[in-house]
Parts: sequence; structure tokens; C-alpha cells
Amino acid sequence: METNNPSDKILQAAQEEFAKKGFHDTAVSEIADKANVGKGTVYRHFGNKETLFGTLLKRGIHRILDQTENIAENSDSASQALEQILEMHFQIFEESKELVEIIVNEGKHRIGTMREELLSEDLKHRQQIEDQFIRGINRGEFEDLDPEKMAIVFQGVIWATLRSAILYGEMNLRRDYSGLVSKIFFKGIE
Amino acid sequence: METNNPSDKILQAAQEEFAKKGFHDTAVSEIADKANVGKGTVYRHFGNKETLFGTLLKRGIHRILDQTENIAENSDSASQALEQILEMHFQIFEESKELVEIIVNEGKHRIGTMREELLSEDLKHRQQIEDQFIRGINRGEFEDLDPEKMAIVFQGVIWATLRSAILYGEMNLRRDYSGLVSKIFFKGIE
DNA sequence: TTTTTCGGACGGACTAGTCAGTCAGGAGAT
DNA sequence: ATCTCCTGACTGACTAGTCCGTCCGAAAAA
Repeated sequence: METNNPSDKILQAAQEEFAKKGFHDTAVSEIADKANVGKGTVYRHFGNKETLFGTLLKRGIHRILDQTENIAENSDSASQALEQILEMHFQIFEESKELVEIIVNEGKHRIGTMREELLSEDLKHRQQIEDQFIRGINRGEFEDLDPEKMAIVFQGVIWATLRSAILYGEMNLRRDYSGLVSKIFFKGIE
Repeated sequence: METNNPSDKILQAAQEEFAKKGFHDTAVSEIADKANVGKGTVYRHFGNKETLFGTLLKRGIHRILDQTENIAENSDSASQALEQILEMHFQIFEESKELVEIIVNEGKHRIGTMREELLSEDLKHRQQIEDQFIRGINRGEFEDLDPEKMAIVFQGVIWATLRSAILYGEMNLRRDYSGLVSKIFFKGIE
């Protein structure tokens, strides 16, 4: 991991600034300064502000998508998979609070040209979750309810727990929520 | 209802523009144009852009807070109250898609000076929901789980359903979600 | 009734500041 | 000398907020 190449330094600085102040209130020059790099260098590596932001966002989302994929393949049951998906989000949050902060605060948002692409990534993630609900229904783990709606609700639960951690600084998401969510969801629909 | 007074026209125009393009991407001059009013008039009635936005947001949030209060007082059980709270959100959404859009997209967000105030309104709402979980636990409706966490999760569910309706144009939220959420929540924790 | 005066709401040109994005020149490597 | 990459001063576009002349309607004066 070449942490001295400008691209990485810029990305790191951008992550910190965007997490702290959001897309609109962060100036490209601030990111350049924080990365110890000229403004022009930022524009050499990322064509414009939006692309820089989008790169960061996509990075995070793909990480989530990949890990979800992985969990789906290596789990014994749907409820176990869903539990692990939730905990994986907590894990990523602990590793990179800032990245999750950006995704939670602004990922759902209309950021110009990125909008369509980002929306489709979000949909992909929902599909992964939905697949687990379908799996659970087929295996007889869950009642036969609309899996799409279930996935939407589950995504909301993930988002809400992360958001509360960001705003109020929860320390141990896994301890606080894993059992609770399992109890609500899987007992409720078994 | 004096719909010709500038204040109302401005508020209406602002609601439409903010819902469509968000706070940062909406120029005050656009709002003034849409309201058929000079820019100065906007500033006469609302001291600045942030206040205009905040007025709109607070309007919506207070409506939710008041109706929640009302439901809490006139319900027979906690689970019934929570069900009604969810449906009340759907109701408001149907009446004013744009207002809910603003709240869902930007209400949770860092809007300068408003931040603290808005955050506290959000907390108030969570408290109302938490109160219902406490009530449910005391009445023996629900298992004895952490009511604060339950409220956070429940807020997430409300948000997720509204968000999906905004993004993908669900038509009948009540039909799609009321039963589902009840089943998940109240069967899961009874 | 008609005219004049007056207060203050209104409009929009203007100011002052910000910031995304550019580009001409510099520094370092080969 | 040439090439590559970097730099930051600069530009142009944009917009929040101001400010003062205009306009309208009410009410006093004639």
C-alpha cells in the first residue's frame, strides 16, 4: 500500500473532510492542503470534485457489497447470514467511522451525475439482502412475506443503528443491537 | 388561509425547490422567482436562507410530534400506538410528499445553526416512541428489552419505508408495510 | 368626492465573497 | 535537453445578502 502516492493521500484527506463537513461545505483547496498537495494535483488525479467524492463513496459501497456477497456464500442459514451482514456493517464502522459517516449522511443523496450509479449500487445491496430473505422463506426459516419489503425494512434498521452511533457515539454496536435485531426480526417472522 | 400573502407563497415555492434539489443546490433567487416575488421580499419575511429552510423543516417535524402525542394519548395499547404512529407518517407523506422528502433527505443532516435544534426535535420524537416501548413493556405486551434501542430501530423502519416510497414511488405504503412491520416487531418481541 | 400625504411592503440591481476548475511555469528525474 | 509531474495564482461563474427607489393603499385634508 503505497501511502505516499498522491492519490491515496488525497483520498484519505477527502474522506476526513467530507465526513466532517459534507460534500458542499468542503472546498477542494482544503482537501489539497490537508493532503499536502497542490490543488492542481487533485484535479490531475480526479477530474473534478464530484468524481473524487464518488470514488470514495463507491469504494465504501463496494466493500460492503463484496463482504455481503462473501457472507451469503459462506453461511449456513439465512438468519445467520443476515445477522452477519448487520455485524459486518458494525465492523466496517469500527474500522472506518468516517467512510460510514459519508455513506450514511450523503450516500442516499442526490450528488449530481453520480446519482444513478449510486442508486443502483444501493439497489444491488438491497437485492443481496432480499436474496437472503428469499432463501430463508424457501428453507422454511421465515414466514412467506414479501421479501422486497423485508429487505427495505432491514436496510432501514442497519442505517438507523449506524446513524445513532454516528450522532451519539455508541461504543459497542454489536453488543447493543445484534441480539435485539435478531430477536425482533427472526422471532417475529419465523 | 390567505394564500396570496407572500410568506405562504414563498414557503410553498421553497418547499418545492428544496424537495427537488436540496438545500445547497437551491438558490434563494429561484425560490423568489417561483413565488413571483422579489428576492428582497424573501429576505424581508425570512432573515436568511437557513431560517427559511428551518421554518419549513420545523413545521413538518412539529406536525409529526403533535400527532404522535395525540396518538399516544388516545390509544389502548402500545403496539396499537406504534402501529398508528407508523401509519400517521404514511398519511402525512400522502398529504405532502415534498415536505416528507425534505425531512427524510435533509432533516437528519448538518444544516448550520439549525443543527442542534433539529437534532433535539428528532430526539423528542425518539423519546415519544421509546415511551411507547416502555409502556408496552410495563403492560406486558413486549419483552423487557432496551426501549431506547428499540426506538432507534423503529425510527429506522419508518425512515426506510418513506425513503423507498420517495425513491421508487411506492403507491400504498399502508398496505405494503403496516402488517409487515407489526408482524416483525410485535410478534418478535411479545 | 377628489386630492395629497405618508408608511412601509416590495423589487431587483448591486456588492462582496466564495470556490470549482485552469494553465503557465517550475522542479526533479532521466 | 527533454519529459513528467506538480503547483498555486488566477479566472469566471455563481450566489447570499443588502439597499434604496418605487409603488400601493389607507387615511387625512380640501
